[in-house]
Amino acid sequence: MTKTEVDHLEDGYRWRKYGQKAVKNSPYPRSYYRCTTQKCNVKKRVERSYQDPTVVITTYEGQHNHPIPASRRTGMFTGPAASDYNASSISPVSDFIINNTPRSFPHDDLFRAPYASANVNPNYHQQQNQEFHYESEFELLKEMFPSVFFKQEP
DNA sequence: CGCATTTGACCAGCGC
DNA sequence: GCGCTGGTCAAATGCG
Repeated sequence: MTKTEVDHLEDGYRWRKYGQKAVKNSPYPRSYYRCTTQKCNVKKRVERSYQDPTVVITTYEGQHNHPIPASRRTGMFTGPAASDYNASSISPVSDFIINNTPRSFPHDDLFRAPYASANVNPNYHQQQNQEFHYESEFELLKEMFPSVFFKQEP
């Protein structure tokens, strides 16, 4: 879950939109993107929260098996930031997200905001919900910024 | 000209 | 079988 007003948020990868559908729960359409990098067919789904238009829900499917294409935006994770942090540190990621997100982006919203605020699916139990949220957030970050969590040997 | 986006059509799964 | 819903295709269009 990301609090942003822009539909196309820059996460370092290049995406090609291949579809858009209106979903029943939300008045906003849902967009379907694929990673344009050959080799990697990661898909993502971007959907806006049904009552809070400043929140978009991004769902990743698959994982990138290639580094972030550095051509599009320079200076994102260049330099020592990518490989000098160990896997337990989330500071470069959170710093990046906070510094690159328009408007206010409270830390709590990203890492502790319960999915219950978007309770489209009441079937989730609360405890399961929180665990799922935390792990999926971590997985999401790992997929978004693999160079932060994995040292990539040449 | 090359690439990305748009957008309706098409398809598969599911419930009735 | 039919209609609804979510996901994908692909031709047309747009844009740098």
